[in-house]
Amino acid sequence: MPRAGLNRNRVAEEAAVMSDEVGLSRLTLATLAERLGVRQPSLYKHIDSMAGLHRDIAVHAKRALGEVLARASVGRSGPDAIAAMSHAYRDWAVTHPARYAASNLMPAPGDVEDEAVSVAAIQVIADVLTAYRLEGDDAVDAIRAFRSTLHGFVSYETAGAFRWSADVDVDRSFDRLVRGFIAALDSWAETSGHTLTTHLTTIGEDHDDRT
Amino acid sequence: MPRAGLNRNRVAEEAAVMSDEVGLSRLTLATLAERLGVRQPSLYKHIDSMAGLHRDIAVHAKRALGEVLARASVGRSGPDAIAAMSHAYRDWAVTHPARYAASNLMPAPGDVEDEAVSVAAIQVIADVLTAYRLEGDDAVDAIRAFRSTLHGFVSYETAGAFRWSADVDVDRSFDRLVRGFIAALDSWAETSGHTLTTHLTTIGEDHDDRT
DNA sequence: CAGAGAAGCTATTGACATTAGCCAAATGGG
DNA sequence: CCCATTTGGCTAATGTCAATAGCTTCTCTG
Repeated sequence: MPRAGLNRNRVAEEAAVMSDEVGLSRLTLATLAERLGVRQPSLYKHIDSMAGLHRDIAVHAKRALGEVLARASVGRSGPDAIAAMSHAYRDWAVTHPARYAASNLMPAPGDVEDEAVSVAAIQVIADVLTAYRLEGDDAVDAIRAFRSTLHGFVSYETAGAFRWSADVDVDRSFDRLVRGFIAALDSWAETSGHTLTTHLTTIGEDHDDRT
Repeated sequence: MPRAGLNRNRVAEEAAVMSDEVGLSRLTLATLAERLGVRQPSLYKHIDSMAGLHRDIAVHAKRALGEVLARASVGRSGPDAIAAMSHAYRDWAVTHPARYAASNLMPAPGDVEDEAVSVAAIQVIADVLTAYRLEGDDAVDAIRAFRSTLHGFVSYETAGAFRWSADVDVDRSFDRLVRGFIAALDSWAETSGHTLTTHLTTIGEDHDDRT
């Protein structure tokens, strides 16, 4: 009968911690409740559903990642900012693998809060890339390329996919990847014939797997 | 009691098809059995477990993807081969999203068959990149970079993450990404101070999430 | 044509998420 | 301070899965 003093944030926070320990897919309400000193159905006073809990983790994660990226790039610009942001991104993802995975979940269609933090995080990246004077479609291409590059590397790394040839330093590989991306950006900013000035707009439907 | 004529391959194949339709995480033994005209527990005559079924899907997928990549790069070399391979990779992944997700699952530690097909697929990439005379650690860096680049883009695309600014052509973005990677490779092959000649070797432990 | 092994089936179990319905603890207005 | 309301927690029960046990029926081989 004494109260545990839970609330939606506390639950999401502990869920995030637990997820980072055991993996997002092994986050279970039974053990989460146990960790919070409460019976399993009691969690429903603070969450809607498992999916809702995942969403809460995702929203927190997106916010945190966005802040990390912003902090890393403040005061820098151009290649310097890109490099700093890249390393901050990777560091955060590696130390919070499940939160990172959650941060890549697409917002549900009418979820304005989730949409907002998603856009905000991407906007940090967009702002940094603007240093290359890319506009319109070119900027979108660059943002997609940058996000893809980082996400691919980090998700392989957190999945342990680089244990092939484990003796080769992963830090060095990442460093070269980032340098390579910057080089690519340079070499392509010249040749680019851009047009429109489209930008981050609306959001689509649901997602699925998250591989 | 007429027999359904199932076997391990047939089950894995139908599982792969169903996964591509509904998503790997929504692959369920109940509906899989139904699709195969059999009761759910009967599947266990052909599979070990859900995890085993995922492994079977993964092995098939890795083999298929490896063949697709090999076919795309045969007769080509250098940037041409990389571009062809990249587009084949993306096309296959987009048409088989769940198989693609499965293809990124790490092999379990003693699973020699899975390890073999995994290495084989990566080896196709390694062979193509060899055209740049990258050796040892440099080659490993390049392979990691290439796989990361493709995987990041494709997994975002299949997750629907590019619906931000949906009006910008995704094909074009991919094309530029690939060109950018090639440019990066060029610009870095020059500056590279390499050393060892390490290569694809052994495999590590288990995996987890597959974001 | 017997009989062994493979391939199905029904019945059960156990782990989860989720819902219903009850009761106690905070809380806040008189 | 006191009671009414809201809030948070609990037990019990349900439904969906994966997984196991144990029985029956094909099927194929000697």
